[in-house]
Amino acid sequence: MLQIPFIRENKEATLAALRKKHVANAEATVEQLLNLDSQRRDTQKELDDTLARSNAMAKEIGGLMKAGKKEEAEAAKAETANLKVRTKELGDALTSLEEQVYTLLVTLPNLPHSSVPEGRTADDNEVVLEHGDKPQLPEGAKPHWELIGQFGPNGSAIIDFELGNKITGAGFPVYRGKGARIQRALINFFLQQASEAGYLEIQPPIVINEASGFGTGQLPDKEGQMYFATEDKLYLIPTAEVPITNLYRDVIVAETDLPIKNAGYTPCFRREAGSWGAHVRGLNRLHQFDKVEIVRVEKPENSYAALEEMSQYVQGLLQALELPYRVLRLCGGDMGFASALTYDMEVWSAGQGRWLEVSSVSNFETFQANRLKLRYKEDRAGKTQLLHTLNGSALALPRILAAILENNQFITDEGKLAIRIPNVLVPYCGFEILE
RNA sequence: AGAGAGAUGGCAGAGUGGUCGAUUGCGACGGUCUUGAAAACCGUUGACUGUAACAGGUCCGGGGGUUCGAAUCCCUCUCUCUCUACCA
Repeated sequence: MLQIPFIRENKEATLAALRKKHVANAEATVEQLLNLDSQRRDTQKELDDTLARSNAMAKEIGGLMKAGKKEEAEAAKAETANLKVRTKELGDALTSLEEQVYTLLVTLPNLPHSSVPEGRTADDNEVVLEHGDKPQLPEGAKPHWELIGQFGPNGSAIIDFELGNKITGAGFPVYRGKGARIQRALINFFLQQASEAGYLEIQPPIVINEASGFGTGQLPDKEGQMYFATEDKLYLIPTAEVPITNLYRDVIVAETDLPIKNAGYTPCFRREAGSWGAHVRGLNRLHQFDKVEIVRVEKPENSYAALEEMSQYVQGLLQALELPYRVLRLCGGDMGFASALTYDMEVWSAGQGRWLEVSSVSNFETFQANRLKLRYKEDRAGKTQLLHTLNGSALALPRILAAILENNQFITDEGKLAIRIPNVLVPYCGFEILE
């Protein structure tokens, strides 16, 4: 959530930034917002003055009662009637204005960083770098959904969509045998790397309440993308970002505790309403998937250095997994609602001949912190101020798995299709070849 | 799930209608003393809003109500604890 005082003092810059994000009616919204805010402040002032008079009267009456001057006290009481009426009116008006301001304010996305490229769609994203050579696949190479069906016991599937279909529904695959073990290996590898890089491992709840959904920006607005348990009014998390970042909701962090670096593995649940279609076969898009997430809380002056460090960290994981990847700097139109700057990491999926997004690393600056009331006090006497929050996938499993399966397929001496497991995973999963 | 108790500042813990934004203790910070430290003593120590700075306003789990006045009384919701039941 943007801060009204900032908009008030930087109106033109705000408008320019909103245009970069292709916000419709930015001018009208900001104009209306500032107008309402001005009314809000006037009303607040008048209400405060009225309350001040009421408080003074109450004290006076208290004094009179104590002194036994009953007549005078009763007279004073009569005078407070007007103040009460006025207080009610002003209070109602204030509530209404606050609601209107809030309703508009939550529609505004975060302002993009100056380095964010102009552009409207994914085609306008800037390719920052490309790393690694795309593998030359043998004759008859397959996409992962054709590979997963043959490496289980007795030719069964290591990732079984039919079975998931039976017990839950589309987009909830069952991982079996070596499929499950590769998953576990990836999770362990990612968590181990995160620990070694100084991230504190967290196991958060995977259902969250409404306040948490609001804190990181999923609510209001995106409730349609989350699974919701109506009986208890709890949401299944779409990413570990939500519970982990919300650990710091309503917190004033001691300066000595900064920066905060957390990492957590969780399953993630996404309804993906309306986003099924081409390119979503196999593991490309699921309703439930596993992900290790890294979350950081940083002082404002350090947050962009932290973002670069996170980008480097994620790239290190991809290099360790021997996957060709590229890094994109998302353009204004393709960025998420809450982000000021986002890098997407995409791996090359040799079986499909396309790039797959496996990580998104973002700096939210104060956008989430403002909602979360996540602050710190600069030295002892200083004023409390909002911190910056950042997060990134490190990494999302299904597409990583898809790329590993596709990129490492080869023909054995016996003429059979097999898949080589990346060396770094072998200690974790206990086998080198899927065949 | 049933019965009961409770939710107050970083923590502990007072406060049951009026100078209470809140006694006190601990912790933390500053000072005196000391070569230094400890101890002792003195002082400081919530957040939000607002102002040029004062002033003013709001906040005692959330919401609503009674009252001239609510941490205190009433309603409601949420959560926590204890006992009982159940359970991985």
